[in-house]
Amino acid sequence: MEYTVQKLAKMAGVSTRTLRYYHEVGILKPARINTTGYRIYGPKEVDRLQQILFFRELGVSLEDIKAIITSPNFDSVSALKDHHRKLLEKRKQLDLLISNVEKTIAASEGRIIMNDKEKFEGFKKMLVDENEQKYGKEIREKYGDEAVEKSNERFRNMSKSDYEAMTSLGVQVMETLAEAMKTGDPSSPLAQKAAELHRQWLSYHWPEYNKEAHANLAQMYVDDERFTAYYDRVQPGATKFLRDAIHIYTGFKA
Amino acid sequence: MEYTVQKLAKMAGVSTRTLRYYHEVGILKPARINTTGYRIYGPKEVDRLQQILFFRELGVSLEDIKAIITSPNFDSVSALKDHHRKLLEKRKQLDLLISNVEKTIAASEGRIIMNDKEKFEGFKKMLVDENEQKYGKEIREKYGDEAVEKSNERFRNMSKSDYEAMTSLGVQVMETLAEAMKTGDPSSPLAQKAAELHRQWLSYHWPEYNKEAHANLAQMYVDDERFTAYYDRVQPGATKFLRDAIHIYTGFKA
DNA sequence: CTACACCTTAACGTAACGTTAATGTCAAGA
DNA sequence: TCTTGACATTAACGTTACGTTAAGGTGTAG
Repeated sequence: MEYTVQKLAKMAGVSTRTLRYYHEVGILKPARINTTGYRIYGPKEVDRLQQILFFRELGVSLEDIKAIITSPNFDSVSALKDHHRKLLEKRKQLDLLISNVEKTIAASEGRIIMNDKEKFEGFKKMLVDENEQKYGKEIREKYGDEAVEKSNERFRNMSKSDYEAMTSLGVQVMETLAEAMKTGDPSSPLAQKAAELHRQWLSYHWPEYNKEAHANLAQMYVDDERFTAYYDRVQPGATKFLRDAIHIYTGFKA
Repeated sequence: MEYTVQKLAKMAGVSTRTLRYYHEVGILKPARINTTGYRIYGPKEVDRLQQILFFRELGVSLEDIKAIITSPNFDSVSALKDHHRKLLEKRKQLDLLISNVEKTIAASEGRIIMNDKEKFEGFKKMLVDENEQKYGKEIREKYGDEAVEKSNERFRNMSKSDYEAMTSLGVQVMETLAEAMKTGDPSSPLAQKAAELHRQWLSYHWPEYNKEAHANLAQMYVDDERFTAYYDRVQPGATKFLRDAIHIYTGFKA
């Protein structure tokens, strides 16, 4: 089979510009050029294009792809491993970025006050103390001393990355909740996602997850104005919306 | 205080070109320009530059930064949340990419044969069966029926993302091992990292981690030619190197 | 007076195409 | 045969956030 640019482009799901560009940089030359100057591609070129697109999917640069497929004995596995290392590096960077953005959002919302990296450890400890001071008594009454102790112990023993994962979840709960409220329906997929995220977040504080307790906690958020003030920052009524979503999610009502 | 381009650049850790560019696109104009055409920056510009760099650190584009800091009542928190969503999307893409690269590497090394996504579930089950068939007896003898059952059960119950995380670790063990062998020293940081990665990988197969068992397993790798063949694919002697690294890592000798 | 470090603008280069613009070609219907 | 419309071509600018020369003016210390 022979193909013109557009035929091949359509088949491969790329633009004709891409094919011309690949010709221009010499990574994929047409089998021949007809009398009127049209590019004509054959089966070999189809295969080659597929190879190119495969590596492109993996995020390899055209230059590297060229090296891979032109050199006959190029070690594609070690090239991929190199690429793999780069990707892991990139993800590390991205994770760092995400956690910084999250901290900034949290700080802007007044949930935390933070700047100095060295204060991180002290900050964690401070949060425990503050949490204990503010809500310790009520939580103690409702869930018993042991639960409070375990929660605090878990918090103190959390690694930095655990802590960041938790912060991340906290931000995501708020964001998803904000989105979900636009639907107005606590049973909507988005609202259920918010409930699910809240469950995940909770798992950092509770030794064991329990649907009924989750439902009760959601009700407590509504009853206690400090919690209400916190979640309603998303939008007035957000706390009740979250409670309803969690009640649907858990199948329990407090 | 007043600063020329280079002074400010050095202070902020950017290039002079960057400052000129920021002037050019109007995101940061100097306080004034002296008689000879030099850019002179004042304290207000210093602050503004810090703001710019802050957002830049977060990966926000200059265009968006301009919008953020020029509009007086721009909602920077919701801008950040938007950006956060984009970053999460990006990370998802990146994760997908990484797992695809890993699968490709695994396939190239002949460890798995795979192409069709729909065969994924069946493939997982197949691996359990194969594992059981090949090594079940030996493992049973050394670690008892219960351990084997638990391992298989865990494996079957693994979510797709768990499975991918495990595959990822497997690839990383091999890669780190290859790097570590260049040092020739099983106590080197890189070799110890390989041992640590191996421990993490193991945690997907063992119900509980145990240093002594880890050390024993490493010895078994050396004794059993099938395992040796697997790890020696990195380089001849890699299995022994890994064992030594693990023995140092665990503080046990088998 | 001479170095030498500093400043300026101008303009090309980067990666991988997208997007016009201006123009030539092919197949089919009137 | 003529026209129409879909297709082809090359050329060249636009994208992002600067890096990198190039060619030349300025400030100051010795």
